[in-house]
Amino acid sequence: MTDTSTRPLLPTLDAVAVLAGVSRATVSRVINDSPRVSPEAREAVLSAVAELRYVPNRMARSLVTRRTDTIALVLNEPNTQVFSDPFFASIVRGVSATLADTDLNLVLLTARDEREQQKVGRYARQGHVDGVILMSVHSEDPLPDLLAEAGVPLVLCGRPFGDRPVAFVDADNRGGAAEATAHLAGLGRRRIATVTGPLDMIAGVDRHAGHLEALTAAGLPHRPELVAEGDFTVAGGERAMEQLLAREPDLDAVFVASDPMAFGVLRALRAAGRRVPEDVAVVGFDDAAVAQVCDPPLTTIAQPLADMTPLLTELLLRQIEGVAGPAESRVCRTHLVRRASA
Amino acid sequence: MTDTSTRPLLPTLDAVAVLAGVSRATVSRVINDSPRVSPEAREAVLSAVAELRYVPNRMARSLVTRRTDTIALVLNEPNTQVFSDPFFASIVRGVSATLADTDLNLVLLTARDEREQQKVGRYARQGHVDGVILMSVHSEDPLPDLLAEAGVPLVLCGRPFGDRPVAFVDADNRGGAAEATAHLAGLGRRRIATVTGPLDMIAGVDRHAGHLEALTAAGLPHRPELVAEGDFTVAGGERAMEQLLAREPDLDAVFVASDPMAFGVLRALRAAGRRVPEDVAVVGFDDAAVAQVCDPPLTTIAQPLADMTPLLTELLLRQIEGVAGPAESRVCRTHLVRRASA
DNA sequence: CGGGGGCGTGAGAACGCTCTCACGGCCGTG
DNA sequence: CACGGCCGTGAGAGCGTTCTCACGCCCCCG
Repeated sequence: MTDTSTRPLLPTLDAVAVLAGVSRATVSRVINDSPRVSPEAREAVLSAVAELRYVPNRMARSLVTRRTDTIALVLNEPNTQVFSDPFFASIVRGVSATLADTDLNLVLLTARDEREQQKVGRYARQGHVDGVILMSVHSEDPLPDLLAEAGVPLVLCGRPFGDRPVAFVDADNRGGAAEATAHLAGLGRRRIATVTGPLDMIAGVDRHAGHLEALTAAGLPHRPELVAEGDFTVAGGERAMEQLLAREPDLDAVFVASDPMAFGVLRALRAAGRRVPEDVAVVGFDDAAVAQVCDPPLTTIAQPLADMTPLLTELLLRQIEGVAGPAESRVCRTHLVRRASA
Repeated sequence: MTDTSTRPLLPTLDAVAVLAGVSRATVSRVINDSPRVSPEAREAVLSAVAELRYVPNRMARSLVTRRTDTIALVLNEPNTQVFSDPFFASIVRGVSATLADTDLNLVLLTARDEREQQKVGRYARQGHVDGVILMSVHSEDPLPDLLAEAGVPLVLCGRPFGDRPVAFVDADNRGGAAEATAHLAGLGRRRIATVTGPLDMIAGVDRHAGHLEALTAAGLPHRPELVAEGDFTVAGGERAMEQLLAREPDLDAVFVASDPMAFGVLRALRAAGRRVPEDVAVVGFDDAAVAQVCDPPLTTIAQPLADMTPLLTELLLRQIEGVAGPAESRVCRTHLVRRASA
């Protein structure tokens, strides 16, 4: 049935022990840097390890230690387009860099639909990983509960819906969005539209809330016809902007809840013959690489990724060590980056 | 030392067996869908599994089966920018989709430098995965040898340098590039420049070779001042185009070895006051999403991703099953997509 | 009615590692 | 010189599975 004939038989701890003339226990101690080993024994073991090109079998080790020294970064997002979203890429890079200095491994998992979520849940529950960082949480996402219930240490990247007792790290989406819209109002704009993110994602909801908050603060009305929902993609942003222009040709500013969408918004504005920023001022969100290469360069809200990714891993590691309470969370401050579009 | 106090003790096969009133072996048979189980026993086991919320311990299973039912997709690329490259995203999506129908898990690993490559190598050799798909192979990449030597089934996404006996799947980069340049020559262009990919990556080398081949076929000279090396990024493409314009202001066409670079090329051309395609015709490579949203829409070479990703997984699975020889490879045909830029 | 051949089942040995425990040997102290 | 303590070591018991055997059972055939 199982065909393992093609795989060479790897040397075991036992083989090393025999070659080094010591017991398995001593070899194990050397492998795990235990101090209680004589220099001679250590030397003998190390040369035996080198000679046999021994590599410890992680499965066997995990079976007894109940640790895998692996953590998972789960991207939970049906729209695969989002996979190339620069924000996601930055998080991956940051977490990966933070972990590079440790002896922890990082694996990325994607879950696009219910079935894949179940698969990821199983993967985690079966003990493949010591903990999970979960990104892009939609409102009806079953994964947090699945993992929390299985006792798998978990940190969300992004505030969860409701008041779940779950650790998370998030940017101050609401505050950042409010700053963006306040900036537009400060420029004297009065008909400020918005392209929101998906409203089943908390980042979409919070940024929209911040926008409305700033409108109120500036004494401007909440006009539903100046709100269009996007999906964090270029195409979605373009579509949303076309809708807005059709509904209210006189709008003089737009707060766009992500930079890729803002790129689409700029395209739609150009196609409609509007000048940016003269006719319509635009502010984005994320400060992604695309913000610098679009035309005109995009004024946007920068997320403090440099703070967020280390926090993410730190909180998770503390949970894994059993040091932290389960619901320790952080919100990181954003800031406005002024370029030409507003 | 080891603090596992926070993790609840999970139910074992034994516990299920006791509750169901059968032996461990029978429970195991039910879990693994063995046909040799009576309906009553199966029923008893399944309800016990449900009651205890039993999940098999994958480590224990792997220890004996020597399989993990997990394959790794390794992105081996120092430039993390490339992580958001649409081509990479498409491969991930495709492989992930192909595997969704199986009970195999997919993990993504990134290796940015020598140290991380070693880490990935260790991860694979320690038995965490049954096989590896390796992307973005640079000329001096140690990972293929590391894995091959350890006997880990391996398929490269992209032809390897030299004549290594390693399985791979690749697009016909050379043929595609030749078609692109031939198309430009066919439009009557005579001073055809190129922005290449990194020349330590085989895709960069092959596309450049195809370009030169088509120049020869069209009776055009190989002029070194019409060649600039890019790095597959927007910024790199923009820089390269600026160099080309400085060296040869009269050029009338450019073959760009990737769409993101072509986006940068279009920016540089616009900044220099050149009209596309009237003054300078541009052809890209990849048919990424960006090709449709840039201005003007990009004529480009489409890679047959729909063919490549299933092949990639198929070849790997065959190796894992022990069916395939180690060096079974495929090259997939590309095709020209005509839009406005050429 | 007796013997052979499935079929469902259970006992028990792996798999490769860690970790507890007990045991000699050496030191320092009384 | 006798005794307690520490240090390096090894024997052996798990960790939670799978898998090989061997064993009854029932059915079918002669």
